[in-house]
Amino acid sequence: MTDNKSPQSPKLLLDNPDEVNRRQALIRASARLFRDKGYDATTVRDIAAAVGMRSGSPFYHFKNKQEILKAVMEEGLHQGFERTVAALAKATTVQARFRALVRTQYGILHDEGSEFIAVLLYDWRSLPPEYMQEINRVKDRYDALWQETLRDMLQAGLLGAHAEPNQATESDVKIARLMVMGAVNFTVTWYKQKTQSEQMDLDALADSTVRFFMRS
Amino acid sequence: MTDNKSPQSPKLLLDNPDEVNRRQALIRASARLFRDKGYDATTVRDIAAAVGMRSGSPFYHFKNKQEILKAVMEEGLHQGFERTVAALAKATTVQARFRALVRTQYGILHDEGSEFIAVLLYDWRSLPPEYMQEINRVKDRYDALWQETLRDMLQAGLLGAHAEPNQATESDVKIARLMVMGAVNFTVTWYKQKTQSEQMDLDALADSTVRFFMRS
DNA sequence: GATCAAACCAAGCACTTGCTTTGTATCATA
DNA sequence: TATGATACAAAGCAAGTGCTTGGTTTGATC
Repeated sequence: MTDNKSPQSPKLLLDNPDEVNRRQALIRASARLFRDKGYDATTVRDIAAAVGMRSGSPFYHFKNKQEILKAVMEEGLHQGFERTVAALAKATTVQARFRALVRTQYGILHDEGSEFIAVLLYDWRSLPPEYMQEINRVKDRYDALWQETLRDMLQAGLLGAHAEPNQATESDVKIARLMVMGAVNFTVTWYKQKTQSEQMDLDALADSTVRFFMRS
Repeated sequence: MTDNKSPQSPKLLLDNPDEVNRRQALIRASARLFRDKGYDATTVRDIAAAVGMRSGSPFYHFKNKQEILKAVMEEGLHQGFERTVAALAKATTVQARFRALVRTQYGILHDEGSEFIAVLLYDWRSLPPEYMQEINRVKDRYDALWQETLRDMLQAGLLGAHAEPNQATESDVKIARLMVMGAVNFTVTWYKQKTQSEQMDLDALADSTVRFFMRS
């Protein structure tokens, strides 16, 4: 007996009852565990137990543990990309698009059940190089979304300390993107949301961030 | 035979020959290994081999592996604190002090043989809460160094998009600190220095960063 | 020259890890 | 009713993990 848990009935209790796809359940549970404890500190037994499986069963859905990590990251990048595109579509002015980028990214990082990107930021060292290439290909498209808006911001003299318009080189845009995304992404290390008022707090954080970076 | 390495001569080859203190050698080697592979992915055997020991010997200097991690972080915070204080002492104007903060932090993060703070940023989840408290106490003093200068910057209207002087609340200062330090610290995830021209590149990076955040 | 502490080695223990293999219940389809 | 695919459980293996224990070397001290 390796798993010290009595054989259970085939009825499974899931957070989301209509989540018939067990593979997706494994990805979601893994994302939360990876975010809380880290990839290496999370065992396959932890993952299996989180969705009511035994320790060997996840390997039916994934060929190894690293593919779970890769799947978590891909899921996060795809979700993040679509959420960002959707948010940008609703924004008309450059300022609104910048605010949409920041607010959406905070949601992606800190929303309940959206721990995928945080895992990407924390545990990218655990991903083997072959997988890293695939991830980077998707990540580049993601970064391009920011790059466009930030270029417009810089050229309009709306971002940071750079006041005079039309002087931003492509290198300036890249630095600006790395700085802003760095500041935003780094919140995963210190921002903790209180139980209920989540939406409010992320809104306030986004406001503070925009107010710091953007000229009005 | 657990360690598959033939018994060697007592002569030890160290990077730094005058490093008689073997405990310090363990901390330095661990810092590099932790930074490259992560705390969990680094075995005690890796650490021991890096300084020419066998797998059990590090436990003469540290009671367990987590205390090595804690020692690495403490070493980094103390070194970082003193380097920052020294750099601030040489700067007269507020602008110079801001540049000193940024440039020194880049050195602390990316200099050869200075991987301690990067470990702190990467692997803080692996540190047990009791140890975390001690670390945070030192980290607070570290943050206070930034807080002071950034407050002066905000009040003078020199930082970010906030142009009008004398309107910065303490909450504004805190947000500003978290944003700037976030942007700077996040470089550990993407900045890779090329072999020789290290000093130049970090200088250039610091210049770009200061230019982005500070009004001239 | 005996004593003693510091610093390590040699060997291994107890346990955990990712992963494999075999069997089986369920269900759709022929 | 037979059959194949799906989605697991059960059990365990081989490799590795942090850590311990008892002994050994070395250099300083009396």
